[in-house]
Amino acid sequence: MTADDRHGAETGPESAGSVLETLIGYNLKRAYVIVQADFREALGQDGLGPRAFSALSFVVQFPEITQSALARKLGIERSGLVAIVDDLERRGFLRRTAVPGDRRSHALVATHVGQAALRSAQDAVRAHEAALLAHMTEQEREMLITLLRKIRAREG
Amino acid sequence: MTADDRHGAETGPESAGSVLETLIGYNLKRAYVIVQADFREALGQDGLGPRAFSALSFVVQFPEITQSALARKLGIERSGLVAIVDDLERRGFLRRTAVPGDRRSHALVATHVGQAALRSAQDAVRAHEAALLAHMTEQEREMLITLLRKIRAREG
DNA sequence: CGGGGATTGTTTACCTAGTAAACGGACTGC
DNA sequence: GCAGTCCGTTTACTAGGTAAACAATCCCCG
Repeated sequence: MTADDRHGAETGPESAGSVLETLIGYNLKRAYVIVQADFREALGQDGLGPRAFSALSFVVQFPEITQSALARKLGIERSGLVAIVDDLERRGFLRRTAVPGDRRSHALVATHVGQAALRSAQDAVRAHEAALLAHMTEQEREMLITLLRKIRAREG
Repeated sequence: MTADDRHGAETGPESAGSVLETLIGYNLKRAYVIVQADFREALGQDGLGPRAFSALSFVVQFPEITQSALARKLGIERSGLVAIVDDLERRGFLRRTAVPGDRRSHALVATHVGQAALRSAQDAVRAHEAALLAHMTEQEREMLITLLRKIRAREG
C-alpha cells in the first residue's frame, strides 16, 4: 500500500461532501437527535421518557418479567434500571411483586393505569412520528426500519 | 371514533412484534448505540470522541470557521463547544487564531498534525463501519444513508 | 459622536443517561 | 454445609448536553 492510495485515492470521484456525511454513525446520530426531540414533545413535559416508555412496553409485553431480564432486553445494566422502575412504580404504572420460588427477584407487572398510559403514549408517539416523517413514503419508512434492524442484528 | 378502533384495531393483522419494534425512534436508538460503540473501539481508549471527531472534520472542511458557526453546524450550544475546542487545542490539532476585523471571535484552524490525525481517524472509522456492516450490501448501506438524510432534512 | 442592542466566547450550575464496583441477601450445585 | 453465583440496590463516576449569566466587543441609528 502506497501513501497515495492510503487516503481516499481509491474512492474515485467522490470528492463532493465531507467524509463525515458519508459515515453511518454521524447520520444515525443526527437523525436520532431529531426523532428523540420529537418523541419528548409527543409525550410532553413530564410524560414518560424514552427509557421509561421502552421499559413499560416490555413489562406489558412480558408480564412478571424480572428486573435483570428487563435490563438485558433494554440493553442496559441492572443498576441503571432501578431508577427507571422506581419512577414507573411511583407513577403507579407497575408494581414490583414477589416471585413465589425466589425471594431475590422482583416480578414486574403493569397496572391497568400503566397499560392505559402506555397505549395512549404509543398513540401519541406514532402520531408524532407519522407527522415528522410525512415527507417520506410508507415504503421508505418500512425500508428504514428494515435496514436499522439489520444493524441491530449486531446486538449482543 | 369508538374505543375499539382507537387502539390498533385499524392496523389490521399486524399483531406480530411489539409496537416498540415498529417505532423509528426505538430502532434508531438501538442501532445508534451499536454504531457508536464501534466508533469508540475504532478510535481507541483516548482517541478522538465522536464530538471531537465531528468538530475537527468541520474545522478542516471550513478553515477559519468561528466557534459560533461551528456550534451551529454541530447542532449544539456555543457553551458546550468550548470544552471540545479546548480538548482539540490541547492535543495540538487546531489553534484559536485572531480574526482581523473582530476581536470577539476566534477563527479555528487545524494544524498539520490535526489534519493528519483526522485522516487516520477517518480511515479507522470507515474500516470499522465497513466491518461492522459487512452483512449489508453496498446498496443497503447507501439506501440507509439516503433515508437518514431524509430525516435530517427536518433539522433546524 | 454616543448609546442601546446584539453577538462572541466563556464560566457556572444543572440535567439526563448511562457504566462500574461493591454490597447484603438469597439461591444452587456438589 | 459451603463455595460460587445471581438479584436488586447504592454509590461514585463519566459523557454529553442545556440554560443562564457575564464581560468584551461590535453594529446600527438617531
